Amino acid sequence: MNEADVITALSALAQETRLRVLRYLVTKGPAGAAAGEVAGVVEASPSRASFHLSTLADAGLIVAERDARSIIYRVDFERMGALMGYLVHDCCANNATVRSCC
Amino acid sequence: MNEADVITALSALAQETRLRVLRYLVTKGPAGAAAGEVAGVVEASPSRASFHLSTLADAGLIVAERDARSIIYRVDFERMGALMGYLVHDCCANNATVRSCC
DNA sequence: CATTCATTTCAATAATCCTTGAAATGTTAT
DNA sequence: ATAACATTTCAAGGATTATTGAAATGAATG
Repeated sequence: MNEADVITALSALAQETRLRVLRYLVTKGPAGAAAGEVAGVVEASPSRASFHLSTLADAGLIVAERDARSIIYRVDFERMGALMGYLVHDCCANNATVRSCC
Repeated sequence: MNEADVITALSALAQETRLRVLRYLVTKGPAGAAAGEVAGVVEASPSRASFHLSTLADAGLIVAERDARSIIYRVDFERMGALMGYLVHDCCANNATVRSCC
């Protein structure tokens, strides 16, 4: 994960609707949730939800898979971990205070 | 640290110049660095550096203190840790894969 | 106290991002 | 085939963010 990837991932997370989408998908674990379900939970129109889901997917934080008529999104926890790893190790140089928080 | 604070902090980090500023200030530890020094390192004009330093300071990730003619900025590692804590614990619900990365 | 130095503030422009609603795509069922 | 469903794509507009250079602030020095 290089600097550009990190900035893309942080930009993806730095938005209210998307942060809520991610939090909801985290609760759904590996099973994930369909776009329409996510849209309902975060109270966004289909196109708005799709826009934000695509942004998160482009950042690699979530992954899409078609299942019949629905498209299921689930969190890529490895990627999320890689982002945390960059922030703690590279960006914060393993600072003890930062590390103690996670 | 509430959701709004987290989004402000993530927005602050999600920008190339600011991420570099933060990384540089991390290397300087508690001593910090003057605005002009930071500007030189990240190759930004004084006003541009000031803009980005203010954005990081508004987000609480760095702290400013005047020292004679200079203004010294240093990382608030507690705050940085609080952000990581939110992402790992609240946002990712302590997911093991995510935790293992930091 | 006038000057220089370090930095910020301001206004204008450019660039990027978000929302909206309509149209298009792909899928299942009748 | 046709209709209904789930979702995406697209174009337009509005909102936010970044950059620039000039002017203003605050502090030290001759």
